[in-house]
Amino acid sequence: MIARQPTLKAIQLIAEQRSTAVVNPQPLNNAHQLFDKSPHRAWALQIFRSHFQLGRRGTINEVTITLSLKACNGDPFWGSQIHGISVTSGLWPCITVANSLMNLYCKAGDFSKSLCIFERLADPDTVSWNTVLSGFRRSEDALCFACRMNSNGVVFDPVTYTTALSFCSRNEEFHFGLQLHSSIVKSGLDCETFVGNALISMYCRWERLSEARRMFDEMPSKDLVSWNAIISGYSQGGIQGLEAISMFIETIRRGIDPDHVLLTGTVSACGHEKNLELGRQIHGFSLKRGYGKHVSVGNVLISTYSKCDRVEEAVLVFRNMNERNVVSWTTMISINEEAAVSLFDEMRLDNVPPNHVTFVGLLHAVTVHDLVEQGKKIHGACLKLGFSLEPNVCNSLITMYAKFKSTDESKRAFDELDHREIITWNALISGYAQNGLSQAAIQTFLSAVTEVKPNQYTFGSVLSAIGAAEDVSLRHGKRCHSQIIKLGLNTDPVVSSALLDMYAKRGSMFESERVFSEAPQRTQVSWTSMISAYSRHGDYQSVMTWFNQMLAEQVEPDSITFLSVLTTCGRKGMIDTGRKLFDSMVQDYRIEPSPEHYSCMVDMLGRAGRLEEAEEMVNRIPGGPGLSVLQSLLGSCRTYGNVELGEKAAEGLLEMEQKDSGTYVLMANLYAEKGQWEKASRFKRAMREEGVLKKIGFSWVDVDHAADGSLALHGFSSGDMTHPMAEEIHGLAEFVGLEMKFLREREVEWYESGVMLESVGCIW
DNA sequence: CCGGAACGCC
Repeated sequence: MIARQPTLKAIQLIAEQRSTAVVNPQPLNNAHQLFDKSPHRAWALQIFRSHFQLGRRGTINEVTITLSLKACNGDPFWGSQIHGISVTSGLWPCITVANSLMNLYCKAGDFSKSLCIFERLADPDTVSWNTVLSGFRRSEDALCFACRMNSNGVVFDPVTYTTALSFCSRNEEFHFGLQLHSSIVKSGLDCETFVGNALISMYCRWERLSEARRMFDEMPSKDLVSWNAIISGYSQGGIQGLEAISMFIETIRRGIDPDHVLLTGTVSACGHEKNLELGRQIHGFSLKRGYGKHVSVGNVLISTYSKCDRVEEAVLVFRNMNERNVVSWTTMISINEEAAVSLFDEMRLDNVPPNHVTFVGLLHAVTVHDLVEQGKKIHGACLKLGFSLEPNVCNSLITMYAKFKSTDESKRAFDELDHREIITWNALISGYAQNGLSQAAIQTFLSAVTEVKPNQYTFGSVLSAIGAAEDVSLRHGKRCHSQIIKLGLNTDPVVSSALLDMYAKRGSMFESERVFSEAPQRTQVSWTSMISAYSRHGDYQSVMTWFNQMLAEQVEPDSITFLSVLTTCGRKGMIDTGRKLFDSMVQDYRIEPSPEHYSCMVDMLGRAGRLEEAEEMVNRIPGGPGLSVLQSLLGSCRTYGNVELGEKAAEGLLEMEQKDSGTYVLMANLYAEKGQWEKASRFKRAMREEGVLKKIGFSWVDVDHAADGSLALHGFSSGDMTHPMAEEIHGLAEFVGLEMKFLREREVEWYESGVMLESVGCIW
């Protein structure tokens, strides 16, 4: 029996042997070997079963058992049956049988049984140790076991090394990994292709690609796996996609026959590079080589087409696949937010069980589309299927509930986890920050840093919370700043722009400018942060100076940059400049004006009394004007006494869902000023009848009582003198106002008034 | 025993 793949003839031969009363187990073992690694493995098991049903117990030996266990391929049902047979036939203490049993239970996910068998072995060989080593789930446990092997005097073989290395690469066990590398070199095993491949893969996972490349270049004998390892290493980060592609071209040049893994890695690199043309070519190449219908090649083609904004083509690939696995469905769910929920239903009809990644994609989709009810249902399904404690799923749940403004639910999901990585903390901190719960965000941040090392995302969120909160001491911001420098995160463009934004929002323009000038790169975002800060402060001069400098440095402004500049123009009455910039934004920069831009323009034109132009601008708004636009227009009509246009605006406002008392008040005043008393009183009456209450504006201040560390919330509204310290507060406010005026008069820079405000906070 | 595909935090 030399045939590598079972042919019909071979199978007939086996059948003949099955019918003869054989004493020697050799033919049976040969049959097993024939099916080993073939897609028809289950046949081997069938043969074994029927053999057994014929009651030929005596005709098996340890090889038969070992081969049959292999044929089980991790099936726990048949595995345990054969386990029983190995015990009754007295073959189980044989080391190869025991090793195969351990291997089977590892594959079946029943590691404790493997361990149990191992501990009962009198004399385990290296294979036994290696088998157990490979079965651990947590890297820490595996590496601990490797230490035990070492102290028991087990000599590491190539399998031990490759297994241990794979644990190091999964969990960034740098110390252990490097130690293994050096002892591999000492024992001369670095020439083994398998070991070299594992080393390459480890360095790739650690994103130490130059080290991986050095290993690859120095390898005495490379195989296809070596090429695959280095190519997928380059494609994974998404940064070195071009290198991956050029390595792929090299394999073709050398006449290496690519397999599905090589194609998967290369197509994925095309996706990261958004290189649609090359992706298409390799798609064609895969079809020619017969990998067109391979599931993992198909999966990566779906994601590549989607990354290149060709969702239709992605769908086409998906619909043409012969076999769709959980990754295929999950990819479709992740790239197709609108259809995510229906795809999920379809997936279940296709009998593909979802995994935790599926839920991450689904939760993300419902989060983006604000599907609160669907989100809760999916959360329920997560709980039922036991994915809710999966860290990534939990992160998505936290983010989802934060988006739904249920930060309590976010916190509950967070509390469920007992081991939290920085990402989980980040999700909660950012959830609080986005819901305006700055205090909670900062408190969570302070707890986080006692347990894990913060990263750039952590600071991005906490700095935005500090920037947005008026009731949080800037001390927190400065402490973050020093931590950022200590951790070396100040070179991160996102962190540095969050920092300057935080200082800018809190009025410390001096600090902002310093962060800006020290930033590693000046991005669109950092320029825009500076400009919008100056805009908030009404510093027209600085807005225009910075804006012009931004343009001079060839940094393209975005819609937010324009919004800040236009707002400033409006406030300062620079109507012509504003109009010119608005037109330039649309024509030169191809930025579609948002409702905010229109609102800003209507406001600008209205304030200047150019009401016809304002009206014309209102009519340009796609989908009609929103609340704020009409309110602003109505306000201008009231100022300039334009009843006709005012009525139009009021009409639009009264048709809206949310009734605002401002509309009634403005219209009543407008009519009153024109002497149209009847109409005026009609509006006032309507306001009372429709129960629209005039909302009172409150300012809230959290006062930090330094002595006992407690916080108390104080509220203020216009004309209200009920606060026990009202006199003192008004006195101080007046004092602060005078001091500000004084400082302004002396042309002191804005940043110093920021410092001054902080010192007032201390006196308080 | 080594290589591949989908996802989470600014």
